[in-house]
Amino acid sequence: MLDKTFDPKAVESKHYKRWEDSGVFACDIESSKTAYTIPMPPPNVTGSLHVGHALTITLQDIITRYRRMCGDDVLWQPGTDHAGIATQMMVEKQLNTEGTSRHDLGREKFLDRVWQWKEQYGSTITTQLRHLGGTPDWKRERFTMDDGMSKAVSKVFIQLYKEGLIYKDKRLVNWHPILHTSVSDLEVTSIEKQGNMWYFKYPLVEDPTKFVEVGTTRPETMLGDTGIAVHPDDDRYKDLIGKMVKLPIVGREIPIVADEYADPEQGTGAVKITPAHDFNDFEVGKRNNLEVINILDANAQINENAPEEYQGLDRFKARKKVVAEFEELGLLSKIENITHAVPYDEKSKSVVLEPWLTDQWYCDAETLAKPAIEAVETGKTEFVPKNWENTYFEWMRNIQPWCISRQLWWGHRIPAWYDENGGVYVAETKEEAQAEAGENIKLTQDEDVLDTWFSSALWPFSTLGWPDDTKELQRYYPSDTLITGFDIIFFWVARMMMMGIHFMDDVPFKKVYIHGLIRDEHGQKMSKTKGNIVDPLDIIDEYGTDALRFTLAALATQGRDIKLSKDRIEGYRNFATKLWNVARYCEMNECKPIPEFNPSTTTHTVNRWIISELAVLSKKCATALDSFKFNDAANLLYQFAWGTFCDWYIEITKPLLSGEDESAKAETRATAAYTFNQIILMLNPIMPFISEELHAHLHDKNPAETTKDEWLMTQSWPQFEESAIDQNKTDEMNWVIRFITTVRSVRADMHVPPAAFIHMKLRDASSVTKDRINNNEEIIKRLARLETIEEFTGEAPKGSIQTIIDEATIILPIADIIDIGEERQRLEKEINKISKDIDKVDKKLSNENFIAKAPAEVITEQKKRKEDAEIAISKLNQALKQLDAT
RNA sequence: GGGCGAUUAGCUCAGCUGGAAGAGCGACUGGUUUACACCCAGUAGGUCGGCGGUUCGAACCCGUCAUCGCCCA
Repeated sequence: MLDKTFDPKAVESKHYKRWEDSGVFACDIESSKTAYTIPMPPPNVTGSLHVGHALTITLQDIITRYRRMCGDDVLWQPGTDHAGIATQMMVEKQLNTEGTSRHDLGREKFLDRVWQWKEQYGSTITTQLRHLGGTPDWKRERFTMDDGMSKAVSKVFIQLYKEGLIYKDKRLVNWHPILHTSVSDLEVTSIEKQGNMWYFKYPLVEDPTKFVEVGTTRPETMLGDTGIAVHPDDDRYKDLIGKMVKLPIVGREIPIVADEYADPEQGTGAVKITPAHDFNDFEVGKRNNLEVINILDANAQINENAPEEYQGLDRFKARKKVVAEFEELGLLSKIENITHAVPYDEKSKSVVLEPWLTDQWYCDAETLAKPAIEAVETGKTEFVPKNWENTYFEWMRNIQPWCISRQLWWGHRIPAWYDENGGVYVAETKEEAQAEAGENIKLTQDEDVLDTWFSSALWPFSTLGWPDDTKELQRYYPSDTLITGFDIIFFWVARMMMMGIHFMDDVPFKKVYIHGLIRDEHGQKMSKTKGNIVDPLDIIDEYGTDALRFTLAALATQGRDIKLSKDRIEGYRNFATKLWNVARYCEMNECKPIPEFNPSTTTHTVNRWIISELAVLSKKCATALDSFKFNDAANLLYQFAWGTFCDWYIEITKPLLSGEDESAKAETRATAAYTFNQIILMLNPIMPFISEELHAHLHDKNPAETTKDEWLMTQSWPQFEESAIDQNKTDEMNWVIRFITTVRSVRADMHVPPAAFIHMKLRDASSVTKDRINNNEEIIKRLARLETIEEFTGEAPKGSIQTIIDEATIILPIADIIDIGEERQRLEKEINKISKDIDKVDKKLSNENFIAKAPAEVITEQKKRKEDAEIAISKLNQALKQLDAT
């Protein structure tokens, strides 16, 4: 017997380990089934579960479980990403507390420590994914630093190098002055800050009494100025183009050049150009052959290229000194307060990054992007929803050279060796490099490692054994669907597309489903600083995993972010409880599945009806999941389980189950059990725990002892024969429901005591209506609380309330309690409503154009509507007149 | 500045290719039924952001304005 109340924790703890141990998550390379692959975008190994993971994992798991039920051989490929910077920082922090540092340890020992750390903490996130009920093929779990992955990385590097698509270059990068590494554009976040615009006067060389005035938000960079740009059409400066100014403090003479980058509307219209310290200036400098002078060292302190008194100063101290000196020289013309965007490091949001000139390895992303763009244009890869393709195109068409080297120790070391003359040898091993360089040449390996995304870009094929030509690759590549958030389009989707196409000659995934971001209930992004983070583990603790998963699915509408509120989760927790309770009901009423039950051959109307509705549901629900409409699937199931099954089917069949007709009883029990089983079956992808638990109970099994063949997870998605759908019976039951609702509504409106059983009279009923009443009399009487139902002609008895259903009039004689005034009001209101409707229809029907142009079925529909309304109104009028007569 | 999206019941949101405005929560009224008060029955609530246009017909298509949000620079 099921417990009186549903306890999610007790249920959840029972199942997961048994599922995993049984091997049902695994794909089967030998299978004759259709393969279906979902590569899990690997979470960061340093991470712990946040609500964003909860969403993406839930959706991926829903599709995974659903596809399995549809008979596919599913590979949901899990794993984690080594997350270069983040992981290195974690371990450095740890070392720091021990009073040591990575430099003290040296590279090799430090890496040992990182691996140790990974062994110890790296499974936090994957353990938590298990709490969510996710069912990826854990046996195939990969880590981006695994041997196989690493092999793939060096293969790719070497090949791209040989193809000229990887090269070394001296360019500006976003430099992290604390971590001493380059970081990606995507790891830079611009933050609006209050700041100043300082206006400096630079004297002309030919006439030091004349000045060119420039504005800057970063005075210290003037130490590296090598030019001034003005717009070629700017009349104020036309004459000065080609002339020189003398850079104050430094004394360098620098040219005034014409470049359209200078905006005449902005500031003075003249801009100082510091090619080594600003991305735009770098381009201007290149166009105009300006010198590139780097004045900062790796710590963002002033270096030897600046005047001596500045050397060693921090950039912010140097700024103050420069401003002071300009003021002293009388060359500071004014200071404005402004707000401007300052580049911070995304993670800490506290370190100002520095555009810095360094030698780095670059990947020719532009070349790789071309076929990746085309693949989406031609529909080989499709985004769902489609509008995300714009974002993808936008980024891919403006892609910059991809800086792939990082000055870190944790990551894939770049497979390049240098001889003492700076010659480069790119090879898989030192031996190969040595062979290439020749004996006796002293080689040293490049100190740097590769960007983490370089390895995750290979994920869809490196996880399948590439570069070896494996059976897995043949079977599971390209994958079918990537499911991820829009913030990942640039990080992973784009890079996986580029690498996949280049190395596999085919796209890495056919569909990319993009879901929204989770926000708090006020629509704010969750963040630690705001303190509005919702921890999914807390939610699970309070409401259960199934409630969380169902909530996320129900809220996952396409193209919108998700506002997560407790009210919503609570509602779906109640839904889980409802399922639990109806299962108890089934149990108490001996509704047990009958193996030979055939849903197409039930005989009783109510059973024919529920099976028909179930068949329709299974199709609709499949359609929803096929098109990633998770919210539709969730709502359909919710409505059916609660609204149709619990509220109506169960109530309607109660008299049958307590009645004397043994065959009807048996059929109803079997149908109830069958229907409930199908409900939890279809719910299983969304609510895996409770559905498995109830499934076991329904089959009289101990949930802790079932075998995998008995699990819902391994059953097939329901399919029905056409003959399972019985339109007549469906119409009949829907009419019965409408009839009961109508009576209940009028009773409540007129304050008929709920306990009272009424002698109902029915006038003008058609033969169809009479049949329907006769066939379902017990049900109607019970649910509408009627003592008798009598056919009737003539005037309604005094003190009756009347209402209509289609052609028939329902008369409830309740002389002793009726309030005539109230009844009149009710009837008038009803009449009023219907006549408004008639007006609307009349307007349409009297429009010649409508009659001429609208499709015939629309016209007949409107005519029918008018007829029905007119009948109704005449009956209500009659009732009203009668009321007045009494 | 460029792009994308949103604006529908008090709140959160559905609404497929145009053909009688929906759900959940909340509110209100009332609760007889041994599955369920995390429940049951019922009720109220909307000029579908504004203005134009296309159409026999617009929440939906087009234009425009307004407000809000996100991404990129």
